[in-house]
Amino acid sequence: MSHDIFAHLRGRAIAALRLLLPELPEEAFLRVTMEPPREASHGDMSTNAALVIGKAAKLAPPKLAAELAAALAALPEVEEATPAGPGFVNLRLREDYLRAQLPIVLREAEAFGQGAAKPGRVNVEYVSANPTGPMHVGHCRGAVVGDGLAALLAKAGFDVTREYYINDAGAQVQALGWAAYWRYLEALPVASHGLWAEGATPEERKAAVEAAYGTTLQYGGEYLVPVGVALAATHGAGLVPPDTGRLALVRGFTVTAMMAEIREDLALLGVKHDVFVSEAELVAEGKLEQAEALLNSQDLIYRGTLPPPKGKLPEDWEEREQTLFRSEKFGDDTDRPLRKSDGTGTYFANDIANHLHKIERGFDQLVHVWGADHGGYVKRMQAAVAALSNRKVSLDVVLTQIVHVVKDGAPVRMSKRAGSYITLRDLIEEVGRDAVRFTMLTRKADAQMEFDLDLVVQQSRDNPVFYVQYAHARCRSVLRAAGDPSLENLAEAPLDSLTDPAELGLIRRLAAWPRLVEAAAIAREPHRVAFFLNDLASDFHLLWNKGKDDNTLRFIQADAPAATQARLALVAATAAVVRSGLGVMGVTPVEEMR
RNA sequence: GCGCCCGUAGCUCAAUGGAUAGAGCACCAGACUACGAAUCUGGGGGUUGGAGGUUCGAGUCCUUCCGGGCGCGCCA
Repeated sequence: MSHDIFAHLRGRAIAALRLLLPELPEEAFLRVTMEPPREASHGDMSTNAALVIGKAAKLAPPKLAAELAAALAALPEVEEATPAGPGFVNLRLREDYLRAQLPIVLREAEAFGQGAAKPGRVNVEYVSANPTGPMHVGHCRGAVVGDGLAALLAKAGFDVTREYYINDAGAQVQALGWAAYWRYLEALPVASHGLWAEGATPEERKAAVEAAYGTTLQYGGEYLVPVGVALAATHGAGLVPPDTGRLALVRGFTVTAMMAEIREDLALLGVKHDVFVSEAELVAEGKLEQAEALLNSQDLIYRGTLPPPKGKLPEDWEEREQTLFRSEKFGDDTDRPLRKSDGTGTYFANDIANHLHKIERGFDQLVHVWGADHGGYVKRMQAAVAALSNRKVSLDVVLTQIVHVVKDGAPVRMSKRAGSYITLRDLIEEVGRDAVRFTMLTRKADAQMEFDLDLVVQQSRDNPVFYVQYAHARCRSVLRAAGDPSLENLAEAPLDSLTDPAELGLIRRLAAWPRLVEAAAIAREPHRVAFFLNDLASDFHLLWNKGKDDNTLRFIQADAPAATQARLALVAATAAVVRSGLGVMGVTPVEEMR
């Protein structure tokens, strides 16, 4: 694991407090933090220790802060420790200690920031788009956030499994099957089914299928045409007329084809999953009944009726008896139906089966990335996971808000009906995978975001993708000019010459990376990585520009080889941390800008 | 009607319960015979939607009101 200077000095502070207050119980130290102060003039880091344990220790915080400061000032890492404000202790680190972080970064390179292995296993489920068509922009954000979050958790030291739940059961897939069957019929010679006359219009053909089989065709997507053609090529007219078995075959074939497309889309986006779990397979295996039995054994299931929604009643409301799960006992607002009034399972029930499947495979923490329209679904699922795992397994849900795509200052409509549906492929083609991924991570997931197609390809300060890539390219440019020294050699370089505030500031930023990984992972906020990289790039560009004003700050000094080595070490470490961060985001660092 | 999410500078957005709420854009004023100025420096801009509360300390937690988004049995 990487050295985290904040965690390290927090440990030092707690050790000092134990000496000062030997009778204090361990729990008293839990709330002690060591973090960078907002105000840079307060020093490199600051601890609230005297404030949070003053009460337990029966000591006035300012007095305790003074004692702690005296103890910390004696540490080899610390230049100065001063009590401040209501009871903070501010630390200024010794420059030697800061500079000593560079060899650590250089030896670990892209692995720098890796957290210590954490106990337990985490399952991150994301995308889980219905296999009813190609991925669109809405799915894309969830995919990128989920993939970034999974990478972030792994970086922080968690054992992560990335999972995709294929919603291949239920009414939508039924409808998909019919639509594919329609396209199949169209791919056959008319004589093989005789549903319409030769030369019938698309509308007439669609109406003929609906009339002949008493169905409503919801999916009319052009993307199903090749599926129909493939079915016709394989089976000829052998699937006419439709029956239960033939439709199941068509459905299976279509879902497989759609999943192949989705996998291609995911590959284009660079989004990876370790496991694909099929809802239909879970149902077929009887996982639903198993989950139901488990809940029933705890008396969490009953037959009953739900109260009607408050306010205006739906037109067709009538009271029906259903199989209900007592989710209210686990903090939900009401109990929830497991089975519809006709006895078939609800989506919720299938999803309970899905979660039982996860729990059985030994995961301790479940994380989901869902669209914001599933917000109302979170509590009941958490209730179900608590019930199934005897409250041992946690479920966190990260909700991603809508993405508004903007081009030339005007919103781009994404409605399927309007026909101007933006697929993920369109988007990647337009701006590139890296820009898509980076941009999708520059906002908190639960904030709506605007995706400006013009901005993300713009080469300027306003575009964080470019700005960060440019910093890396500049690093590489310097290192190339210096003959690409090895990281091993640079890690041995004497660093005493790094004394400029901009140089030390950059080192401080690099050293903060492990702490950022840890904090962002716990908060499930991968966007923090993007903000960190933007700040890091800013620190580097600043230093670069200082070298323009002051020649002695340029990285390569022809007459000072030792200073040059030190600066190259700094530049190489910067490049390594940028790569480490971009690695979490799944963005490729570039060697040069074009 | 009920539930969930959100409300921070003119705009887009940050801020594990920490000290004087920060960046970028826009606006104004500056810096290159380049290790790529596609960058950088400085400046003005705020009652964190309103009001209470908890806390040594609140943009952050609780209550309530206002405003926006999403959802609300037999869709997934």
